[in-house]
Amino acid sequence: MLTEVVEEYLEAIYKMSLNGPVIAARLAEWMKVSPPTVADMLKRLSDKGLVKTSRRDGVKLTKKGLETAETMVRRHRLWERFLTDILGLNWDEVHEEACKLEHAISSPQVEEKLADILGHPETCPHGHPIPGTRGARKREKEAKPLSQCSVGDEAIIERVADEDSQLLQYLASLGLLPEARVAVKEIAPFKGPMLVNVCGAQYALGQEVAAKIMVKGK
Amino acid sequence: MLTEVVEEYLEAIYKMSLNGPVIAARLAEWMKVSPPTVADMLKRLSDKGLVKTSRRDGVKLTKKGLETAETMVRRHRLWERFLTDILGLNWDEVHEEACKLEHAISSPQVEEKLADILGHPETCPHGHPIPGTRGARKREKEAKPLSQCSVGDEAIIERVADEDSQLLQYLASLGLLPEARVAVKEIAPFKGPMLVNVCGAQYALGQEVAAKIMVKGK
DNA sequence: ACAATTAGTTAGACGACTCTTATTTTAGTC
DNA sequence: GACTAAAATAAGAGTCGTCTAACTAATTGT
Repeated sequence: MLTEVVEEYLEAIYKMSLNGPVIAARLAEWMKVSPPTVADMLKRLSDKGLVKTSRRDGVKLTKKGLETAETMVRRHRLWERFLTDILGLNWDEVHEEACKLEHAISSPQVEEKLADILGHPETCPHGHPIPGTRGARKREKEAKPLSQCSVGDEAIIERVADEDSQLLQYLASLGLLPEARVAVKEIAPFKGPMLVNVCGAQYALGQEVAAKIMVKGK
Repeated sequence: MLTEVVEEYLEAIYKMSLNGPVIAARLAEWMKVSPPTVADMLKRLSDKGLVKTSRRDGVKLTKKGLETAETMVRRHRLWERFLTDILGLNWDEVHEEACKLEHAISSPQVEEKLADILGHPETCPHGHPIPGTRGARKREKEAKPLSQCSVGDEAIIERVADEDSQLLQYLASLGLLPEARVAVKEIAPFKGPMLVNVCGAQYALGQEVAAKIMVKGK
């Protein structure tokens, strides 16, 4: 049996590896722990056959590690849907809650029942694909950050970073939700803000924010 | 912030104290840990102001401890209802699951939303009152075990022990569910089985089993 | 090529929770 | 009052997950 903390690390490695190789120092930042703590944990994860670490490739999930990680991500996102769609929480309140709930499912049967009542959704409320639905991996990798678009580009919001409650409130207030169509009107020089059009209104978005909005090319 | 283990101990103490004074040795059995482990934990619980222990009265929850315990029990039973009523699990499958879920609720708000969608039930699927609904404490204390009934007694099943999955399956197969009316027809001597009538059928129940069925006098 | 940043490692520690084994109290019984 | 059974305590240890401080190795920019 795996501990919750182990599951959290696997999930982190999984998510980080969608953006290139995972190194211990980054993992320490992500998990908000010190480097030696990560080193200890990687040792334990290795011993359990959940990851392989090498100087060259960094941290890689083994098949077993990947399976666990995907299960956790799936459960996390299913719970997020439950919290918004059924309990009626706001999309900025559900991430934290789901972080705990994801570890409290004991069997694939319960997970499936949950998916059943939710109607087998393909994404979480923030637009992230739910592993286990077709094309989840592919969608996860295809989108690009809005910050990388050029003036004149039009795009559809695919998903947004789900961890920062304040950011989510802000995005919702501007209508920057998954499926919304955005058009880049102007980009101020020197990494300045980006003027975008959404739902007929125009807003200036900082690079920071734009980097957290993933879009699919129009 | 309290750990899950601390919450589990408080819950155990709460439930045990409904049947008289709680002593460390019993608590160790209930929690399936060794006596020194319990002693350590009681020390920690005392330090946190959650319990008071004395030679004379055993372990008592403080106001703060009681509040926490009731919250946990309430969440546990709400999740059980969710698991049966909404996810469609069987009543023998939900206790374990709810044991984990109860610790994964971060705020009274989420708890309330859950109660809302469940229609503010008064009991869990096994008939145990949900703290926070009126008269919960009273109902919890009023019922008596079926094993203490006499020949000729008629009674309504109030609740059944919820921890043993096999027992629950067995009870369900006989129709021994909360709200069912039972009549004691015969009690074999020397602590022998009890012949009871339920839904027109007659069954012999061992003392062990009868002790786990709580009834309200007709 | 070398200084400077970044990454990783070693060593020692601590809190939470658990164990076993052994001993001491306490309570109950004859 | 003495003896036994049950309960509690003491002592010592181990795992998991975390820390800080100090040190070494690897990269990288100029």
